[in-house]
Amino acid sequence: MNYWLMKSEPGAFSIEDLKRNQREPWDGVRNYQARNFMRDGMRPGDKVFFYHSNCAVPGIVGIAEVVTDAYPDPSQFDPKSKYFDSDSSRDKPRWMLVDVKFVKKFKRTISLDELKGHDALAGMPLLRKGNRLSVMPVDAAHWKYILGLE
DNA sequence: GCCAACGTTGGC
DNA sequence: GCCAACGTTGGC
Repeated sequence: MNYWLMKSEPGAFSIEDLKRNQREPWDGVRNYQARNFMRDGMRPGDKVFFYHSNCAVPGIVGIAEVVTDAYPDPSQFDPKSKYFDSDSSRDKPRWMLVDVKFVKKFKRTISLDELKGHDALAGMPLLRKGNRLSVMPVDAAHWKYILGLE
């Protein structure tokens, strides 16, 4: 089993939204590296840190679980969607997604600022300067360590 | 709102 | 294939 971190802007889709819906297709990823992680790396049962970005206190707010293998993101075929991609086709879909389900919301946000303060977490892709990936792997050791911070 | 960092596009 | 221009992400 692998561990991951996925970013979402809480104004668009928050951990509360996932808690309410229980399950959600993680649509709208339009970055090849992030897509490859979902397509090639993720398997049902993998665990995911849910990260809030672009907000007052960016950080990890809870846990989700991957519940499907990757499949084509339907929004790329929908001309009305802001994620529509006219260069993609149903024969050769360009963008993939997985469904995730709610596992838990942390009692508090483990903020980006706090994560930066732990030497044990140095080297996390999340903490690399200028990192903009919205889907990235998390080491098992880092996963465990962060769980201990809650 | 600013801006650094990064990815993508397109002219050549 | 290079690289400048442009658009986006996301912390601050």
